[in-house]
Amino acid sequence: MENEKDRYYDPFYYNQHELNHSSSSFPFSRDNNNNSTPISQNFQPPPHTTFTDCLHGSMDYNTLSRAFDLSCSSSEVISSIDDNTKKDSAVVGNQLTPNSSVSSSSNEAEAVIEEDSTTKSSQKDKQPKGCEDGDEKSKKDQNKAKKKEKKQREPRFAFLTKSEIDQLEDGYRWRKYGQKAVKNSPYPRSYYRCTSQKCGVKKRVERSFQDPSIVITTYEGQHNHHCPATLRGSAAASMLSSPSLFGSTYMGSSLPQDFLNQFLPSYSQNDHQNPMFLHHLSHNSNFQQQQQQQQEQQQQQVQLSRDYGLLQDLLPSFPGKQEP
DNA sequence: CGCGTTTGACCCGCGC
DNA sequence: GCGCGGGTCAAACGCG
Repeated sequence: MENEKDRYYDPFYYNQHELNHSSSSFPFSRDNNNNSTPISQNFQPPPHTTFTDCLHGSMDYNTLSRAFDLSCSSSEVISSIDDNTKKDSAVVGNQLTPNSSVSSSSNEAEAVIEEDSTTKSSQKDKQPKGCEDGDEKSKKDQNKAKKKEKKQREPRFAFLTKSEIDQLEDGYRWRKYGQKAVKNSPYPRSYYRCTSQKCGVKKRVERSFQDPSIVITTYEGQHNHHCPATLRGSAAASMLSSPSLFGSTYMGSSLPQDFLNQFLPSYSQNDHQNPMFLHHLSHNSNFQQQQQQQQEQQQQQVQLSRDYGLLQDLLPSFPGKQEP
């Protein structure tokens, strides 16, 4: 019972072909001509992501990279949509039939959703107040001012990650500033803010009540600084080793240069000479073989596609949600 | 002591 | 206007 609208809103409208390459982790190297080529082996998934099925949805990756200037999610992409996609174009790479079902219990996967930049949620997002002096009066004045000028929300991207760990290492440092109970969910939602000064990037972390093994991480804003992980071995290692967004997602496409530059701030053209990078390239000599086995298992286990309703269930506040 | 987390209070937008 | 739910604040607390 598929119609165009359903397709627009279906973030799990995958490219089956790309899925089949999905178990690769960070899949690119770069040649002298600055072309990205898959280097799908040799990366080890982070310890908390036991499965490496990366599914490809679609989105404007430039948009994604701009708004989401971090590389570093440590899990796997199922799919992605963005607001424009929803409105104007069907999810690309959509050769997959949406009728197939996914055995979500058998895989570890992650979806990327770009949320609407002007969701119906409150517009009162403030710059971190921590930087301000706690002057009560000025606070109220500011609130009033903000009331007048409706602040536009930054684009948001939600990552669905199958993980037992809530706080997935993404290379940046976050400070938790709130936690709220989520309606109709036994799992709370946590609010984090990038600890870097003047960086207003926020993220929310919650667990799907439908599938508690899925962690929903929503990023909002754009980092205005480099990923601290580039300066810290372990985190960067985790990032770079992550199958993350760089599994099958981009395997079949020509990944824009600036995408990696922006999305993986720690990854420069010379990164293949970076000691950390090299470390990961050479870290796991058996990984290719393991990966092949994994791939075979995955291809048996994973059947693609969920409908948008599932995503809505997982993300009750997802802005595209349309109440009947 | 600095930094991060916890948690209750508060603010705000929205629907009724 | 009121209630609800999402989001944020900030004091208290914990930890290294």
